[in-house]
Amino acid sequence: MAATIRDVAQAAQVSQSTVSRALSTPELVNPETRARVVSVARRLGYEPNRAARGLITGRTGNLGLIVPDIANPFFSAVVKGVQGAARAADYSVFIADTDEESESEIGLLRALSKQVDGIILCSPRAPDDELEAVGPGTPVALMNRRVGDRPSVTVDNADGMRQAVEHLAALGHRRIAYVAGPRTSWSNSERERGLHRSIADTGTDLAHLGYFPPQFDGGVAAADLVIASGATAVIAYNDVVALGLMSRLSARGVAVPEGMSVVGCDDIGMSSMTHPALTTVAVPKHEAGRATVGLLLSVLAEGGAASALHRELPTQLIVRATTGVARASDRPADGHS
Amino acid sequence: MAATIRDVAQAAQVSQSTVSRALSTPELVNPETRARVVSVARRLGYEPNRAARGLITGRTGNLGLIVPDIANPFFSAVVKGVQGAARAADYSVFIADTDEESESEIGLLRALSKQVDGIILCSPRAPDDELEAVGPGTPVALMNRRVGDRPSVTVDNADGMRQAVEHLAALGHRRIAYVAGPRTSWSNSERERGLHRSIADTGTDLAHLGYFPPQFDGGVAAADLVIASGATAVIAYNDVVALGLMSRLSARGVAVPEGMSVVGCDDIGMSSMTHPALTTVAVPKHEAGRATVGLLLSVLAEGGAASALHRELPTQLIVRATTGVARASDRPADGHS
DNA sequence: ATGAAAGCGCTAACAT
DNA sequence: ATGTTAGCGCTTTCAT
Repeated sequence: MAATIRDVAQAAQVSQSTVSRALSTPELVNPETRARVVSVARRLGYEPNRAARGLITGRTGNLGLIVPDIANPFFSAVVKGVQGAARAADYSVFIADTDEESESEIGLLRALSKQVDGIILCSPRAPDDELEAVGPGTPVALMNRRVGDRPSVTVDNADGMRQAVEHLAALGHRRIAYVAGPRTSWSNSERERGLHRSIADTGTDLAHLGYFPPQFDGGVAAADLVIASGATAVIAYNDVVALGLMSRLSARGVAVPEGMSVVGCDDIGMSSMTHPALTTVAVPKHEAGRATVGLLLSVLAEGGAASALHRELPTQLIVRATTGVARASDRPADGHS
Repeated sequence: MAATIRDVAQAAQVSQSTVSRALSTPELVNPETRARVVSVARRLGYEPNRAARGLITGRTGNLGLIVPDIANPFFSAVVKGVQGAARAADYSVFIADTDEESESEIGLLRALSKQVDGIILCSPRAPDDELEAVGPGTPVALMNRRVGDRPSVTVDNADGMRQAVEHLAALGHRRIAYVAGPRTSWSNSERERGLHRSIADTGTDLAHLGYFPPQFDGGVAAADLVIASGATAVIAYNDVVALGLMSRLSARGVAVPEGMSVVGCDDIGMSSMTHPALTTVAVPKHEAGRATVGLLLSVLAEGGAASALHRELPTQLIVRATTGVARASDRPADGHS
């Protein structure tokens, strides 16, 4: 068995209370005693049992994180951000993957709630009312979704779409297609909202192609509709869909960006590694993870009375090689490699 | 506050022990009493406090998982497997990311050890002796590395290389380059071992190009050496490096597979989405994660006296579009699209 | 500045 | 079949 506080107390010839104090509230204990206790503790390899501590303090030092799919590069980047920020604040994180099943979300939430101080629910798919119904037991912070006035961190999806549309309009595109993601996705609704507004503002035309699974195959399936739509540029719900799109476009003999400009969303790592590299609306994934941890911790600290319960992070269009001026025939020959 | 076992006991007019039994060992309690207790428990939304339970049973119901980089698609796939298997066995999982710093590994291990029943250390970078020195406090299972007789799950990297080399040899390649990963990577050593043997067996020639960071940029940096090596085919430490390789190859005007065949390792999701799709030695990532959980749980169950302490999973070459017959000039014209 | 004692929520003997 | 008691490892009054 590992050393307990009693072992340390005996070896250091003091009471358990003194050991506890020496380690948690050093200023309350005589420097000499403290030094002795600390040295004994380290000699014995003593590490306080956080579960036992949590039992009495009511704080576990753990955070829960629920994501739809850890293997999705978008979420794994978020997880990384959450993990880092949590560790910096001396919290451990429990992770749970719902496998994209919205029904698991609430169940996992309840299961986790007892062993953590707070929970981050990332891009939840469950309907608003279920999310709101979750009891007040454990503080919950939402990321990538806004429901009622639950604390949440989101990104400015609408503005990202604005940047994308203005970029395309500036390149001379007059008709832009959008390959939508899941209907139940909050991000998707936000993107559509921004899209409609920017389309109106720029006087361009939108071809909304319907809802596709947010996977590579979704993009493959959408590509033919994109071509048929008469659009010269397309914005995809996310980068993976954009990749699928480009795959099928290439199979159909449509060159990118000469025959079609393509814009993705999220800026997952792979986007810059493809050929041609993908123009995309970058979402600050690490930052969002970190910010959500920060928000959650502030809620914990203030006992729920936090000042800023919502935070919205900016998105940023990254122009790479998949967007070019409209209509290949109008373009001057490209002089450099 | 959430309901405790006492609240349930009072409301159901029984003792705490009965509540505890009704929930954990139902067969020891009168069916009627049990029914009453269960119904009260659910009415009150009672969920047992696992930390308190763990304090007395010595089992926390938690597993720890330490990985070098969650955002790396290889590891996030492993995490997914671990997560799924753990949940199926009613375990929760703590996750910790070392950010590729080998020094953090031991520290995290110790920090986690108190709150979990067992720990999975994935692709640890720390030297053998440090890994062996870790105390007997908490069972540790290694994945993707073998150290002494610590329980471990590995994949047959050497055989994967054999498959790759034989494939390339069959395509007529006589000189094959290898872009190595980190020197401290166990997988890399295993791959080199398999490589040397297969190279000898097939009578081909190896150009070992040195050690590169296992990132996209590592591949980019290696590409020029590959070209200069006179090899007609190259095997990369992993898929991401292979992608970097292809990027630079293309910039240098070398077509894949016509001018150079490329083989990656791991089969991360992106490999099948690129153009051309990458030939790669697939590693069963989910399966490996699941197997490690299984191994760890069996160690826990048998109190350390598990029978099979090592498990090696097969690798599988997946031939896609980046490998072709040697020398473009020798090839017959390709008749179909 | 330190110790003694109580108790967090739960389970496991030990009664009955 | 159920209740009583003790105690897991720790922190926190309350004394001293």
